[in-house]
Amino acid sequence: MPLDSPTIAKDLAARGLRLTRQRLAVIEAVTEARGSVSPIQVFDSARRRCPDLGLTTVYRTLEVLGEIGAVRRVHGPDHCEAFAAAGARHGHCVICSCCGRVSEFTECDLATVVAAAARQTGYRITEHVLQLSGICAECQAEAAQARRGTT
Amino acid sequence: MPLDSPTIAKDLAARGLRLTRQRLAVIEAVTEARGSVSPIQVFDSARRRCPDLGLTTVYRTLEVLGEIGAVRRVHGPDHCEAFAAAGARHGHCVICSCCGRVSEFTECDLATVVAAAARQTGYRITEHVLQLSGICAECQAEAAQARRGTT
DNA sequence: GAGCCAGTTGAAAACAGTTCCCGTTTTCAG
DNA sequence: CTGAAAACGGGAACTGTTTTCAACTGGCTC
Repeated sequence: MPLDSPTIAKDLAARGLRLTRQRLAVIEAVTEARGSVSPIQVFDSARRRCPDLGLTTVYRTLEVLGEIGAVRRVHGPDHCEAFAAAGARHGHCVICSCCGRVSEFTECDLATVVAAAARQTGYRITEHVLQLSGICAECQAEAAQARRGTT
Repeated sequence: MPLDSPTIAKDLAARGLRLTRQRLAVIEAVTEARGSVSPIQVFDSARRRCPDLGLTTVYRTLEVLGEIGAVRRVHGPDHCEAFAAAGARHGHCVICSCCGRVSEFTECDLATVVAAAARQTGYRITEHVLQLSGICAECQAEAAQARRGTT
């Protein structure tokens, strides 16, 4: 997990950027959310830690963090501009459509799929967005419990 | 390709909806674009055919068409709200980052990937968004030609 | 054909999220 | 300490989207 301050500070410094109080607050807000969050949610959460934080800064910071790979953009069928803490460098993630939690998985065997697509379409494929959504283990358990309760 | 009027008219009728002049204009605009288009682009294009078309209607129509599967939402790393004509019922598509063209591919062997993700994360995966982007054959050819020209 | 009704429409207003602008503040190297 | 670069916050501006509403279809029955 590259979401520890020293690593990020280093990544920022490599671009001549700084790890400020505000940026730290944004990072922590995204990290402890352990789910995907919108810029506004980040704003609200980070503000508890850093009350004079501006929304503009949140946007700027999320962009910067996205560039250095500390934070990842999360897509979904409907919502599109959410962020989550990034773990492995090139992993994908599953988002729980019930509680919003985000989990990563690394076994990215997309190579086969990508190759097949390339063969079929003639494209040279350079990027892919794979976003899975479903129900996380806990929400499944809760749902099961609820069912038992009502039955 | 379900983008012929009779099929769509039928799909609409099944929901008690009509295939109006405006909706037809939107459908044609999306179809002949042969690439992904934003609501505004659809608006501009469809308006040539139906000058009194309103932007509101474009949004409404794109949504309806999306629901009946005649049109597909196209995602990308940055742009998120684009539409393209849908071919196969559950196919995926590749979008050319150069010219915007969209091609479909059907060999969707994601099952393996999805299963692996489910195993690794414990989620019950219900949906997936897979969006590839790259350079289409023609743009590759053009690029190659341009390179030859300048060398 | 008249009348009805659900579906459809466009314009304008409202809205939400995002970006821009600008003067101020902070940080850091020298 | 000083100057330059980076970063900041607030508010205005902007963009894309949705809502609202009154008017308008087109098919239907009578």
